[in-house]
Amino acid sequence: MGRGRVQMKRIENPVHRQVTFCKRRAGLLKKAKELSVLCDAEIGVVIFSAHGKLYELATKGTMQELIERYGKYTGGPPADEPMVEPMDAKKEIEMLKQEIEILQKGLRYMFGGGCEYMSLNELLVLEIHF
Amino acid sequence: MGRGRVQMKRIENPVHRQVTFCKRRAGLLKKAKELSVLCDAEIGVVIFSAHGKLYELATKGTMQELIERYGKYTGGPPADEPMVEPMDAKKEIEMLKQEIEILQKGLRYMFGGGCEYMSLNELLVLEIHF
DNA sequence: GTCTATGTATAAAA
DNA sequence: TTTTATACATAGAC
Repeated sequence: MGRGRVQMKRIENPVHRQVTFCKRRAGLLKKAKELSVLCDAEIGVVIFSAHGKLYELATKGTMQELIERYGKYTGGPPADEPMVEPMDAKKEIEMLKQEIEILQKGLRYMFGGGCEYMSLNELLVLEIHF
Repeated sequence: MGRGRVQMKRIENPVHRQVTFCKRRAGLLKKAKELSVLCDAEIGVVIFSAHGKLYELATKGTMQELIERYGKYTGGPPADEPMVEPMDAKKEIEMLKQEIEILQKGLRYMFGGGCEYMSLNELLVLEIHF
């Protein structure tokens, strides 16, 4: 890239190093975004500069979520709490939403006043829910 | 890169997508290594393929260490997350339950056929929910 | 995988 | 910064 080959070792000149860091950091993050979009992958990049400053990128959600997914993948649950509780909460939310759908369907049916929107079976199911 | 421009959107052809994923993934990891060496930075890259397979790179130590450093940097106690998220979930559950109550009340009213169980105001509120 | 033509990234310079 | 010359990455074809 550019005029002259690059030795794969730490750039000693601090100015050159800083300039290269900025340029390549931008390039790396761009490439990561592209890969994520083109291939539908979830990617996280974390960069700590030599001076300790953080640069990060997370495609598809937050870095925290990605870290959790990473933890899940690499080995069993590193912490039971964060694994079990959100699962239960999500499940409960899902069930509640389903119930709401059923109730809404029932109401639409009642207001509409016709059976065309609801089968007898669905009506029976509805009875259970109110 | 290569013969022809690339649209920055998901590659639909699964074969092309897989090939591109392999090539660009290798490229991304190489770039990350180079940046780390040239500029003395600590870098972590996590890639979940569309199929859920994990690819990772951590320069200067393990990914776990990097994640810990990240957690330290982003905001002291990582214990914040497990506190906030369950709160949101509980809030959502509460709201969903409230909605269910409203819908159930509406259904009881409709089936009962009388206004005695529901004020006009409550009826108006109900309308919003279905 | 390997091979190329071509598009990109970027080192150096301005 | 912006420009430029080159090295590099990679899409498409085997």
